[in-house]
Formats: sequence, structure tokens, C-alpha cells
Amino acid sequence: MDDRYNPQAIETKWQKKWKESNAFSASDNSDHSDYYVLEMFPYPSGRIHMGHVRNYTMGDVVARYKKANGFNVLHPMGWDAFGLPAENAAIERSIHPREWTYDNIKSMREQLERLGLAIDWSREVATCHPEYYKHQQQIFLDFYKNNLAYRRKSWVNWDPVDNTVLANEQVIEGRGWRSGALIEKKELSQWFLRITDFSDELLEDITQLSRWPEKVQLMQQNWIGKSEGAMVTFPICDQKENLEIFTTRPDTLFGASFCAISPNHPLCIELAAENEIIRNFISDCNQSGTSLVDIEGGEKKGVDTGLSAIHPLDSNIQIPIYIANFVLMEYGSGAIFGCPAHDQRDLDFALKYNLPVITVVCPSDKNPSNFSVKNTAFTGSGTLINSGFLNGLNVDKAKEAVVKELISLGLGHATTTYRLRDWGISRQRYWGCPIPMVHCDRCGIVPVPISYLPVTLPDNVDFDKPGNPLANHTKWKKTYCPKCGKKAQRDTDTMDTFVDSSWYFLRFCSARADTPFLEEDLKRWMPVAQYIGGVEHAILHLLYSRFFTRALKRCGYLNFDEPFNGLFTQGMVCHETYKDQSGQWMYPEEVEFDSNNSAKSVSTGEKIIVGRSESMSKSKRNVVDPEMIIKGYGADTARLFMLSDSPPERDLEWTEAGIRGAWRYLSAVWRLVLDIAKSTQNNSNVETFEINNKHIRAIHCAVHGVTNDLEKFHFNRAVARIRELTNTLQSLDLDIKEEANIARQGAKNLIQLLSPMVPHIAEELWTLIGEKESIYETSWPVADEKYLTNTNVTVGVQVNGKKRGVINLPENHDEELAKKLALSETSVLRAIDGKNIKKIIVVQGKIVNIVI
RNA sequence: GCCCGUGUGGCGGAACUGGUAGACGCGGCAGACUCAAAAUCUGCUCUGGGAAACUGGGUGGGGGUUCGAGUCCCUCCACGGGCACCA
Repeated sequence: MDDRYNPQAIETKWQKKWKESNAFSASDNSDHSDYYVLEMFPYPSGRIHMGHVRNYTMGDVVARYKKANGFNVLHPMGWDAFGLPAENAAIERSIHPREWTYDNIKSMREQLERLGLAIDWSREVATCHPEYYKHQQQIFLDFYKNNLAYRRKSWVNWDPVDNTVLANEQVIEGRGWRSGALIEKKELSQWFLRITDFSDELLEDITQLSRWPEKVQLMQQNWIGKSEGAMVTFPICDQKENLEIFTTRPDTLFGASFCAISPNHPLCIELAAENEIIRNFISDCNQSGTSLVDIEGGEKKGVDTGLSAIHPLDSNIQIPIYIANFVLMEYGSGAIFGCPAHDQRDLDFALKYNLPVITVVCPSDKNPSNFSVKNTAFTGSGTLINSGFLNGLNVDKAKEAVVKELISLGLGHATTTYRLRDWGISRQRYWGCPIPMVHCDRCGIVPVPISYLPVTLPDNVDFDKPGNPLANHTKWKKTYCPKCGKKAQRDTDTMDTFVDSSWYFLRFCSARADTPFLEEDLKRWMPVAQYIGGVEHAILHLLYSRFFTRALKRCGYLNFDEPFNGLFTQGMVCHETYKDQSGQWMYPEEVEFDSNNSAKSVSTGEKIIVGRSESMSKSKRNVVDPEMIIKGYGADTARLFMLSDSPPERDLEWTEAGIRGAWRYLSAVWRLVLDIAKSTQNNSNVETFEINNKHIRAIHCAVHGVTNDLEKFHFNRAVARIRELTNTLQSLDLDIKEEANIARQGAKNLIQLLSPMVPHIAEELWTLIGEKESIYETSWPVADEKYLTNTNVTVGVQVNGKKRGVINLPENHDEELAKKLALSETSVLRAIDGKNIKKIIVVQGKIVNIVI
């Protein structure tokens, strides 16, 4: 073997060996404890990016570390393979989406394999494969049977560029999350999944996910948006119908000075038929949509309907009903009562339209007889005033009293609403899982029988026509009704790709089964012990997956609720951005730095403007191709750098200097271990050394510390500790027999500690130092306690909290000794300067503080 | 606007439950090897004063609790993220 570190040679060598020995296949009948580690599967865009490298390296460290600790590890990989880019490629380059996708999968798999990931590829799945989506269709049919999937007409967010419907969460600032096009409103019949059936469960159970980041728990809680309040009925003067209003502040009911309904409220639409002003106002609101409202800074506008509502608690009071642009049809009941004194938005509206402001809650530090709200609404708690039978009660008591009264009047009840709404999954696209339903003129909507599955996508489709290729297809949609046998039509919609990713983690457990998954496999592997992915999926994917698991439970597929026991969300990979003089983004390899560290264009020498570091993205061209890095430095170097500099949950700044540093370090380890291997003998029995030998202690401390760090996902600290150990080993004199023996022992531990992070070089060095077994099969080292506890400690001595010196003490020293030694230090005595000592604080093994 | 997070040398970041701030790395400086460079190795590197011993300051700003605060509390500022006419 070459004396120089040659990553390309050893990496391909070991990747071949691992593959040949099936090293990473998970056993479905092992006696060991099972451990399922999973990273979010990628969309097969064709090339991996640094985000993937970071994500999959972390997962690989966990997989290999757990394996070394005796676990039977499941670490699979697959492809989130349906979706729009495949269709775009079809349109732009006349490649069939299937061909494009499978080509991409092939090249991305090669790239991932080149990273040396300990993945069980025998379980690989692609969501676009009929063997995957036929099970998804079966699950959909079961959801339908169990009333968890339903169809209804609804206003949808229509993306005019992608020609498809988007879920609310896919609309960002009024624009499509993918296309960026302004979203229009359109009414269509759509399939929905009843996620709101589980609102409460999803909300409550999330607090029990102790190994999830609190941030993600909170984001999901906010997303579900539970609020408790009351539904109140306001009769309308001279009308049969009542106005139903949801409020979280029923206590302020006597402060109501107007009602407001949404422009999309049924009553509003009814009124619009005979009223042009209202008609104009509605179209105004619909037109402006979200975007204009944002631009105008959310001005509150309304139109008086001329109708009046009767106050539910006092029929002598009539309050005007407005149509207001800030009332949402989708939330609550689409109607509110305005209490200007205690809601800033209502107050703004009241001041604009000259409506009365009735103060009904007085803060505890104000005088109830003269407190009144002027320009700032009071939203805190206090005592009720001007409120009839509620006067004198606090807010909470008043809420209860009002609800009680409303119930007895038959005009209301306590209720809870959620921000979360049902999940619309219909997409007017070709490259997705077909919805296995048939529309029959006689029988209505008829499910495709399970034995007919899969409903496969047709091959010969035309992407040149606008709209849904499946609907445009001449033959595919034509079928026979499974019920009456007469001619009928297939549903031409496909499912949102978030459906595909809501159960793939279950499929991995039984990747080749005839049913979606087998119960005994789920029993072995689920829930996922450690899930790792980007925080950008904190809400959608993770919430949908939690819902899916519960829905599957309800349909009798499985018997647990939460799919992911542990969740880790890693930060993004960032890079500086570069622009040339004309404002064009530049790739990092097009930029060089001169000796003054100013940036120039490689080709023209033109000065380059260096921008702040941002998340790597193709549009800003601040990307570094992992393949180039692997070619230049090797996969181990790329992996090590991904783990070393930043804490994994934070963003990582990609730098050329950083990657070179990682490479230099691995080269140094290579030389160090080679030196040690050459100059020492492999004696298998581990020697014991004198308890205070600082070198042997350093080794055991490193083993102990790295183990703790890996358990806690502190990869960057683990790397720092391993480097410290390397420094220690480098300082040993191999000509001295005892030190050489320590060095050999230390080198072995060093290789073991490194092995989850940089597996190829670890395997090679493990062999070079005389070991026969693959390091992947070798047990994790355990630190010997006796080398960890200190017999002597160095303790700082402070005078008035300021460090003035250090003293050495036995670990179990008493107070007197500490005081005595502290007061014999010259630097300490100088600081005391003969002054009177008031007190001496001694914390054993930590600190001595002398107060003067 | 509301909710959450972060703020430590030139840079990325360490610091267990309040107990010696700056581990480890990057960069920089000096030196060794070399005809020279690269690579490698050695040393120094928070900052002001000082030749040095030593000494003053220092974890976004201000205040507080404590013998002792990067860590806890209050307040302000900056940056990042989530939600947003949510009734």
C-alpha cells in the first residue's frame, strides 16, 4: 500500500467490499435490539447537493455508531420520485417523465454510493413505481371507506403557471411555492383527507415527543391553531336567518358595537345579488387577494349592509352588520362581532366608520368609574364594567357566565375552532399517483376495486396542450363502471406528492411485500428511532405523516400513533455569494482571491462583489458540487468537514479553507497511524498503565467524551475531541517503548472513534494496524472508569470573584487544605494586599473565592 | 403585530446542573526544512499598557440577583425563523 493518503483508491476499494459482503443489510430476524435511522428521502433531481451530503452524513454517523453499539440497524434510502420537475423536463426537452426520473435516480444513487453511506439498498423504493403507488391507492380506498377521504367542491388556490391546485400551505405570500406565480381563486371538485378529525390528537400528542426539537413542536401547535371560545347566535332584524359568530372573547359581548361578515359569507353573496355596491366591494376584495392587501398595509375596509343584528343578551340593542375585508370565511364562522375597546383591529375599524367604543373590561390598576379606551384597545384581563349581569366579574368568570346565559337562551354554546383545515390532495397533473376512482353517470363516484389496482399512468401522453395531460388523453380516462358495468370515466387527478412521502417510512420496513407493509416488520422497526431532515419540513411533511399514521391505525393497518420517535432538524449549507459588475451571479469557481483578499473574476480579472453568505441555491449560483469535492479530496474529507465546523442544527458555512483543513487532518491521521503501525508490534492483550499516566488518561477521556457527544448529536464537539486525541498521540515518542505501546492503543481507539464519520480511511487504517475484522463489525470502545476520575485537580483561586491564581489539590480535598494552599499562593496574597478577609468560599474541585 | 431562536477573538465555534472564558479548527505572524516554492514540522496569536514580571478591560447595550454570571432575571438593540387581518 502507498505511503501517501490516497482517498480515491481506498474509498472505491472499501465501497466494493461493503457491497460484496452485503454489509449494510438490515436483518428481519435478529436477536439484537433494532434501530431504525432514517433521513428524509430526496427528490431525484439528478444531482446531489451539499444539503444531501450533510443530511446523509449525519444519518450515516448514527447508523454506523448504533451498529458498533450492537444494534441491528435499518438505514434505507428511496426516492420521492413523483412531482413537477419531471413534467417540466418533458415539456422543455421532450423526455418522458418516467425516463427522466429513472435516469436521475440512477445517477443520484451512484453519487450517494460514492459517499460511502451504510445504506441497505435492497430496500430502495421509488414512489413513482407502480409497486409503490398501488399500495398507496389501496390506502386511499381504505381512507375513503373509513370516511377519511371525501370529495367536495371548494375554492382552491389555482396556480396559473403550473396549472394546478395548491394546498394553503403551498401558497407563500400569495404565490405558488414552486412556480412563484400569483395564485388565483377557482372553484373545483377536489379530494380531501380528513386531517381535522385528528386536530386535537395531533396537537396534544406532540408535547409527548420529547426527542423532537421544541421549535418544531411549537410550529405545529401554531399551525393547528386551536382556540377555545363560544359560538354566539345574533338574530337579524326582519330576517328569518341568524348570524352565527365565533368569538374567543364572549366576555366582551356587551362591548359589541358592530358585526362584520366575510365577503365570501353566504349572506353577503345573497345581498350582492340586489346590491351593486356590495357586488363591487366583493369583487374588490377577491381581486386584491393577498398581494394588494399586503402592499396597502392591510387597510381595514367595510360596507354597511343596512341590516342590523339584535344583541343576544339585550334585545333592545341593535348593532349594524358590515361586510369587512379582514374577516376570513375559512376561519371560525366567517363572521365576527366587533368589540372596539378590546381588539385593536376592531378599534381601527370603529374609528374609521364612526362606530361607538364601549369599554367593558377595566384593568386592575385603573379606576372603573372613569376608565375608557381611546386609541389603544385594552386586550389584557381585568374586571367587567358596563356589562349588566357581568359587572364585577373577572374575564375568565365572565366568559363562563356568558356562555351559561347563552345556553339557557338557546343562543350559543362553548366551542373550539382550529386553524388547521382538511388536506386537499387533488392535483391536475400527470406525474403523480392516480386517484383510483371512477365517475359514473348512473352510480356516481365508484371506487376502483382493490383487485384492479394499480391504476397505472398511461405512457403516451401529450405535454404540449395546456392543462392536465390525463384529462386530455384520448383513451385513458375511458373505462367501465365497476358497479354497473356501463361506460364511465376515471378520475383524472393525481395525488399531492406529500401523500407519497406520508408513509414511505413504513414501506421501507417491508419494501418488497405484496401488501403495503407487514405487521411483524412494523413491530420490529417502527416507530423510526431517529429521523433526520431539514427544518423546512417542520410542518407539512411531518404533520401529514403523523396524520397518516393515525389514519392508518383507524383503518386497522397498524397500532401506534407516532411515526417518528426522535427528530433532528439540521441546518442548511451556506456559501458566500458573488456578483460581477453587471450584477450577474457568479459561481464560486469563477471567482479567485488575490493577496489582498479582494475578489476577481478568473476569466476577465474584473472585480467581483462579494455578498453575504446564503443558503446554497442554483439561482444565486453559490453552489459547490459534491462530486467535484469527492473527486478532489474524497468522500471522507467531505463527510468530515460536514460534521466538524458548525453545530449540526445550525447553518454551515462552506469554505474552501475548511475543506482543505479536513483533508490535511485526514492526511495527518494517515501518517500518524502508519508511523505507529510500523514502529510497534500488534499485541492483542491490552496493557494496563499507571493510573496517573496522562496519555492513557487522554485516550480514555476521548473515548468517553466522543461517545457522549455522538449520543447527543454534538458532532462538531466529537470532532474537536478526536483532534485533541490526535494531537496527544502525535506528541508521543515512539522510540520509548511504553509511549509506543500507548500510541498503538490510542491509535486503535482513534480509528474506532473516527469510523462512523470517515469510514473508508478508518477501515483501511484498521487493516494497516493489523486488525482482521471490518471496523464496521467491531464493537464501539468503552472507556475505563478508572482513568476518567481525577486524583488531582487544578482549582482556580479568585479574590472577590476575580481569578488570581491556580492551585493543585487532591480530588477529595477538604476545605482547610484548599484555604491553606490558596493563601500560600504569592499571586493571591498580592491581590489580598494585607486586607481583611471577610469570607472564603470553597467549592470542592471547582473554585476557591476569597472575599475581602 | 404576535410567537420562537440566536448574539462569545480577524473567522467557524468550545465552556457539564452559575465556579479558571476563548477548547478544537480556520486564518495570520515568526521560525525550521528547501536553490526556491508547495507540502510538512515547531512556536506565537482576545485586547489595552509594559522590555518583562505584571496589570487594566472583555461573552450585543444598559440594569439586577449572587461570594461568583457567557450561563439566571428585567429591559433595550441587531440578526434569523415561524405565523399573521385567526375574531
